[in-house]
Amino acid sequence: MADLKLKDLRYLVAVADTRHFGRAAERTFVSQPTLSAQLKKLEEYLGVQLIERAPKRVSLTAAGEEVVERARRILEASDEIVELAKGHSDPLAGRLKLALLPTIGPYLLPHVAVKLRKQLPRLELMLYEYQTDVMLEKLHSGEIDVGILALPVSMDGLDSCELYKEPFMVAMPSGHRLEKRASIKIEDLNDETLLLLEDGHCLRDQALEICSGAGLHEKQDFRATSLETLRQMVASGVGITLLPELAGRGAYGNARGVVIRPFAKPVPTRTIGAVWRKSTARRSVIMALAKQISGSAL
Amino acid sequence: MADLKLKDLRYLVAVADTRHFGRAAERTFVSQPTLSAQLKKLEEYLGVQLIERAPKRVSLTAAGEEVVERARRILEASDEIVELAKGHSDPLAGRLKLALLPTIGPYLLPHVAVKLRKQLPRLELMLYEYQTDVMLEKLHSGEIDVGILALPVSMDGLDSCELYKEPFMVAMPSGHRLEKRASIKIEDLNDETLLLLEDGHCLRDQALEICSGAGLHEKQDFRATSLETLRQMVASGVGITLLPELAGRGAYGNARGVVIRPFAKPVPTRTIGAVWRKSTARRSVIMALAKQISGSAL
DNA sequence: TAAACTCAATAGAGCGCATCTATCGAATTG
DNA sequence: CAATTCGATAGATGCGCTCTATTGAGTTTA
Repeated sequence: MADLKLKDLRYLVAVADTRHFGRAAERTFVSQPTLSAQLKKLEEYLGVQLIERAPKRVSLTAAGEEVVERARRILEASDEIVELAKGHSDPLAGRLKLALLPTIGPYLLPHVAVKLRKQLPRLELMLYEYQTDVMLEKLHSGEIDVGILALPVSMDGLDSCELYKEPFMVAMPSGHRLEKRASIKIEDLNDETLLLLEDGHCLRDQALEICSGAGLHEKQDFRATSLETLRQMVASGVGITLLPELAGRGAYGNARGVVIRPFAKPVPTRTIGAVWRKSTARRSVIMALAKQISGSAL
Repeated sequence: MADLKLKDLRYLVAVADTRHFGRAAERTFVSQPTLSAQLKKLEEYLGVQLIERAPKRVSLTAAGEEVVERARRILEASDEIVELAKGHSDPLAGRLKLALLPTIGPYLLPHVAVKLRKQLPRLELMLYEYQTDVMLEKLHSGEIDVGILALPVSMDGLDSCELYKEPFMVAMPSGHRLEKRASIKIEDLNDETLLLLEDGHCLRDQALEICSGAGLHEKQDFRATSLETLRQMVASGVGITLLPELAGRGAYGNARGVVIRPFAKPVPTRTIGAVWRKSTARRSVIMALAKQISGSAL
């Protein structure tokens, strides 16, 4: 035996409203025989007569009234679904959960916020900060939709694209011996004290990689928890550090007590990219977002 | 393009619950390809991706979550409809609106109540009292389901059946000249003063009809509003009246000051019957009710 | 590294059933 | 009595849901 059909409920409600099979059929865009037959089947399926068919007088039985009441609720909710889907059908709209590295977020966002709001006005970004491994985990689990971090990353089921290449710069206390240099070679850093972030930050690994071979020594018993504390430590003369270019700009870079200098060629850089699940349903908005960021970052 | 189908919503909810196409298909008693194809069509119809299909990992998009939420409500209500219909599907159960003539109701019901409760235990009777013309109107409009009154009646769209024939009896003050008679002929009532109900009561017309030809005169400026006031008037010696047999029995008939006597043959009677809309959905319970009444009344 | 396994998507066939047009039949109206 | 209204019935048609069989991508095991 067939089961309940939304269409049949529509027919029933139409009859309840019009008290007339012909007009109900018209309202539901089917022929009158179709509507009659379907309603008969509905009654048969439910095992109850819903409509009293008298000549020149159509009315509902008690059972019919109660069924119609539910049917209205159902049809309302089903229309809601369609409406709701319409709202979601703009691929460039809706809420997107975006995570950034702590060494990127505060410095990248001010650069792209205005352009993003203009180019993707219906996009509502939910922002998070995670270190690489946590971010990849949350990406995979669906907790976030996009991650922005340093490439390369390798994780099954994830796709990525490059956004921009970010040069590293040297941050030193003002008055430092290298302050006069326009650009700095790795070798110039020989014997300097290097300040770094705590474990887990990829920036720490990147800096160590760059400095490997040069004769730097990392400051013992110190691991900064953020670029900001790192900058303050540099300003206080404890040592030097490497900063990604975006973090060395603007208010951060012009802070008193710290001097920022570029590297001489070959400039060490890191590659920043966007990562998302291969299976994501938001590929189009993610690509649009990536395009805006790569066009605005540097 | 097709429209929303309940079955598809079932598929979607099953996937939301199991996060697995195969098990969802099992739960909804279709093959996995069927479920896959239908869900794809649902997404196509709504214009939104609802499910994220990753290898070894099925999850819902934000749109999917919202749709599922509504879908659950819809399916719940649709199950409610089926349940509700099941409750209504016992043709001998439910609420039946029954109207009786004022000259029948108080006297008939005590006779049949016990038997009715026993034979039709799931029947809930809503009782009303109306005079014939009002009753027919309310029957026609659907305000009541069955009427019990004196036949014949003629109204379009109504059906009727005979329940029982009710003899009339003579009610006279105790000490009346006819009190000694075991039975009474119409002609015996010559010169008596006849007390009757007010206009609108069919009993009034029936009594007048019976007495036409005999030399009775109706008490001027008096029209009783109920059989009860009529009986009290008889007891106070103002005149005599005709009572239907049921009203002459029991507590009513044995009341002090009133003597009830049967007619001699040919005994005048009225025919009591049940009336209902031809189009009623409750024919079976009405017939059952009629059967019980006609078996218990006299 | 190949083989077995998992799981959703695709292909193609079958047919149930919703839908149509045409017509009937009952009831009402002029 | 003819005309009209209105729901039910009859029979034909075709869409689309459903199935089985298979593919193919990805994962796990030997």
